[in-house]
Amino acid sequence: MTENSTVKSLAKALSVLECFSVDKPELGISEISRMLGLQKSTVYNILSTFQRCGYLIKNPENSKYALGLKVLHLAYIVSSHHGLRDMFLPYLTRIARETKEVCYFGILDEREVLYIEAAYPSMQQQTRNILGERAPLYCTGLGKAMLAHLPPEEMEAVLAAPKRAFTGCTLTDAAALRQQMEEVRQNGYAVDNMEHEFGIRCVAVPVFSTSGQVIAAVSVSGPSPRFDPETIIRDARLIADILQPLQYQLN
Amino acid sequence: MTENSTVKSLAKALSVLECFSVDKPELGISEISRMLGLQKSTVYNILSTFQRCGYLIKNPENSKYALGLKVLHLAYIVSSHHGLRDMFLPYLTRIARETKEVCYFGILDEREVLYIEAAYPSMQQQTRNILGERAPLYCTGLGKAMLAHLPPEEMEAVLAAPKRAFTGCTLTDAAALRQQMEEVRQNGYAVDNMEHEFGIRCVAVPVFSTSGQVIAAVSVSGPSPRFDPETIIRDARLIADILQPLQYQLN
DNA sequence: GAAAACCGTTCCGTAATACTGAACACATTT
DNA sequence: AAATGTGTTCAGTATTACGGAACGGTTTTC
Repeated sequence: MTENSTVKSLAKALSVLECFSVDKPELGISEISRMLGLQKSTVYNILSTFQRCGYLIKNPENSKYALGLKVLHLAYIVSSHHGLRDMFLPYLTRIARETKEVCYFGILDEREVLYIEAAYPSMQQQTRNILGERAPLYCTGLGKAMLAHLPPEEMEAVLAAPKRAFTGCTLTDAAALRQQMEEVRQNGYAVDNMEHEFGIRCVAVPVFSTSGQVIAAVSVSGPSPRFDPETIIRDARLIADILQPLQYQLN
Repeated sequence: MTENSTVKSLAKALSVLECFSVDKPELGISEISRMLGLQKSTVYNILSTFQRCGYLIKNPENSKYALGLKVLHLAYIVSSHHGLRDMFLPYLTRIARETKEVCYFGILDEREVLYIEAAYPSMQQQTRNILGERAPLYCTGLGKAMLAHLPPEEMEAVLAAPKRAFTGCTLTDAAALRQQMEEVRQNGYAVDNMEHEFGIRCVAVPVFSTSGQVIAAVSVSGPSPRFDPETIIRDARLIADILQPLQYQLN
C-alpha cells in the first residue's frame, strides 16, 4: 500500500462525490469547481461519468446534480453484510417502549458516531431511518459512551482534535472531557447534557465486542426537563439490563 | 454529454465497486481481476484508492475487500433528500397491521423495483430495512403494478428484454405478460402468484405522481394459501383506501 | 513434505488519457 | 444592451493509469 498506488483521478472523483451533503443535496458544476479548486471541465467530465453510471442524477430543470439511487444499492449490500441493525432492533424498540423515550443505536466508525437506527416509543412512528447519519464523539451520548472506552492513545487523539461548540453547553476543553470520560467508565453510562442539541439530554450505554472493545452504543434522549438525575440512572440501568444478552457477543 | 466526456478510469473503478453484491460481499483482488478481465495490478490500485478514501475496507485476516461504512453516509444523504420513506411509513405500518401481512414499499428506478421499506404486522419486528434492494419489474407484485402503468414503449422495452425464470410460475412470455398488464390496469392492482419466490403470493397497488405517472407501489405478501381470490381483492381495496391521501400528491 | 498453484503486492516504461485553458451557447442579472 | 453567470465542447500536452513481469507469502495438491 505504497503512496503511489493511488489512482489519483479516482480519489479526485470521490472528493467530488463528498461535496454533496444533507444541507447541499443538489450542486452545480461551477459550485463544485469552486469548492475543490478544480477546473470546470474536469468537474464536468467527472459528473458526467458518475451520471452515466447511475451514481448521480441531473435535474433537467436547473441542470444541477444530486446523488442517485444507485448508492442505495451499495448501502443495502454493506448493511446486510454487517446485519447489526436487524440484531439490535428488537432490543431498541423494547428500550424505547419501556423508557418512553426515543432510542438511538450507533456504532464507532472513523472516530465518529455512525447512527444505525432510531426507535420511537409511540406506535405511530415506530422507527426512523437514520442509517448513515454521523456525529462527533465528544458531544453526543453515544459518542461519549464509546469514547470513554477507546484505547487511551486513540481517546487522546480525539480529545486533541479541534472541536466545534454546537451549543453553549458543549465541552470543548480536553481536560474537562478527559475527567468526564473517567466518570463514564466508573458509572457505565455517558450523559449528554444538551451538548449537541440545545434542550436535549441523553443517556447512553456502550456495547462491547467479544474481544472487549467498544463497537457500539445505545441511548435514549429527549427534552431536558424529563431527564433529572434519578431518571438518568434508572434509564441507564434499564438500557444496560436489556442489552445484557448482546454484550461481548459480537465481533 | 458527448461520449468522450467520460473519465474512463472512474468508470472502470465504479465497475469494480459493482462487483460486490449481497451474495458476494467480500472479494479478493484476483477474483475481481477475473470478473472484469482487468490486470491484477490495476485492480489493486483501484481497491487501494477506494480503501484509502473509506469506501472499501480490507479484512486483515484474508486480505479481502468489502464495501465500507462510508457508502452509508451517501445513502443517508440521498434518502433524506427524497424523503419518501418517512412519508409512507405510517401508511405502511397501518396496512401491515390491518392485513396482518408483510407490507412492502418500492419505487421505480432504472426499470427495476427499488425497495424502500418493509413493515411487519407483529410488534416484535416492526420494520425491516431493505432500502436499496432491487428486483425485476416483470415478476414481482410491486413491479407489475408499476409496469402496467408505464408509457407503452417503455413497457414494451421491459417485456422485450431477456427474463429470468425465478420459479416455475414465472411468466417469461411477453404476450402473456402484456395481457396481464391489461388486467392490472382494469383491476387497479397487480398479483404476483409465486413468480419471484416459490410459495409467496403478493398483491400490489400503484402510486401515481401529481402528473399522473407511476412512481411507486405498495404491496402485501405472504404464504400462498393465505391469499385466495377473495382475500386478494379485499387486501387490494384496503391498500388502495389507505393510500388514497397520497395518490397524485407527490412528484 | 515437496512442488505446484494461488494469493496480494511491488515496480518500471510506455501507451493511454485526464486535465488545462480558451471558446461557445444560453440564461439571468445589471 | 451589456455584463456576469451558467453548463458544455474541444484540441494539445503533460500526467498518469495500466500492462507485464517478478517477488514473497500462504494454501493446495499429490
